[in-house]
Amino acid sequence: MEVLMMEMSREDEASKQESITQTFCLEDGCSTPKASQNDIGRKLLHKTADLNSSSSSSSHEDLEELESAMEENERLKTMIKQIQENYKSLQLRFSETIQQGSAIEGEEEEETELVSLSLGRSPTGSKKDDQKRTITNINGGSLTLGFDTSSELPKEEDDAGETWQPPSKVQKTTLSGDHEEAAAHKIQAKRARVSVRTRCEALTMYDGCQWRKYGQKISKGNPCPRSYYRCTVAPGCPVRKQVQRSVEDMSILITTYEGNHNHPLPVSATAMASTTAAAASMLLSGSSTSQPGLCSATPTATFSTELNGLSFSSSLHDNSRSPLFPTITLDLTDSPPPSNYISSGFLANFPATPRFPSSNLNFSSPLSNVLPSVWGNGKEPSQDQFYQTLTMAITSDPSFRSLISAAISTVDQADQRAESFGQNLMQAVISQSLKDSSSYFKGFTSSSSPQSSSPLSFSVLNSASALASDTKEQKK
DNA sequence: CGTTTTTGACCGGCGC
DNA sequence: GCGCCGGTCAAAAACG
Repeated sequence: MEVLMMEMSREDEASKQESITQTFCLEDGCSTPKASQNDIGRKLLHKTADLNSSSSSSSHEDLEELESAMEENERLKTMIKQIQENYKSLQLRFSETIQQGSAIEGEEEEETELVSLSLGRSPTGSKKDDQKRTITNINGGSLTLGFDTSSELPKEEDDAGETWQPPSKVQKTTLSGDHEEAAAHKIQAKRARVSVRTRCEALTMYDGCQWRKYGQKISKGNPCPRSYYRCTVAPGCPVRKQVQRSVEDMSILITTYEGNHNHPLPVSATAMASTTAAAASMLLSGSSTSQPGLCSATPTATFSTELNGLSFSSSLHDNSRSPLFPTITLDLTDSPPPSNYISSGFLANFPATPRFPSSNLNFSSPLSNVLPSVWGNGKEPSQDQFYQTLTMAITSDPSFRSLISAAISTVDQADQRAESFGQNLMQAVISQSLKDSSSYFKGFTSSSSPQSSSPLSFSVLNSASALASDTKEQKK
């Protein structure tokens, strides 16, 4: 050991940097901790051989360098240890998520853990918890699907106001006493909205769910009509979505999800549902920790970085799209919103309200830089291609995962659930992608196939549906 | 013929 | 109280 340390002290700065770089690679998950440790060991042994072949005279300088090198080595070992622990805990959490679907240890704990990827909560009882487990089992132990498996069918609605109700009914519900705040939180939970901005030429973005259109409206400030859909996977599912093109960029489709699924979702719907559920969970956790009325004081937090040509930025601001319900926006377009994004166009019709915060997660990317060989035809990549890119970036580039996690935790360091969202978001995408990474690329290159059975059907079918939708649209 | 979409009417909240 | 607006309903039309 001493010899090794002595050799380390003789290493030039570049070599040190290299060692450190290798160690940091652990954090990114580039290799297993053990493997990297072996790498470092091999390197040191190699250097030792060099040392033995050269005549060296020990001096005080050497001793000082030796001491500093030992300190550095200790630091590195500590870091390795920490990274190993983090790696293990993350792995554990991931497997728990897969196997259990949900961890129910009370309302607050559930929200914090985010294991169930469930948006809503089951405030009152084990009965609903049981139901949640049942639904999870139906899913074969996979991720709990949808926003909230604890939601009940409308038949079972009671006056507790736990299930989704139209805004009018919600607001008519009389609340009193200490239950008021809790009930308000429940309502918020049910009514949280997740808005997804994507580039999509089709009428709607494919998300794996079955939807039935029940209305269309021209909203003020946007010439493009807003379409209203409700989930038809199961009768009585309260989930709605609104689809509208962005007024500032007609190629951008804004899909807003609202409510909680009360049924298992098809596999192809898990990616979007899990992602939106995770996003909404983060939003709800944020709103639940903030006193209504104080949200306006929440400072805008932003984070942005770039990796492998894929720029990532996230921000939290105190504007809300809806005057009544909290909304989180996932921006999956390939162009960042304009600098005056908040005060113009997209959000201008929804003046800032102190009641709920609105969050914006922006996955912006100059896609041509990411995979130029794939869409090097000069065409604008479609939104489904971007999903694939985002998925691939997250799954294939561990440092990007760390980046997202760090970015999201930066958004609200005071609230660890924000970090949970980051992990949740990653897990949702990763779990979907890891099922068959090979088919990912298969689907990527043959996305025009209308009947794909790839496990990564979220990405693959996305293209297929867009194509089908386009065809249908052209017919009319 | 069952399902889905379209579209005008209706309803409730909110601001003035 | 009135009008505006977002959201929903439901009958008719369209579709497969």
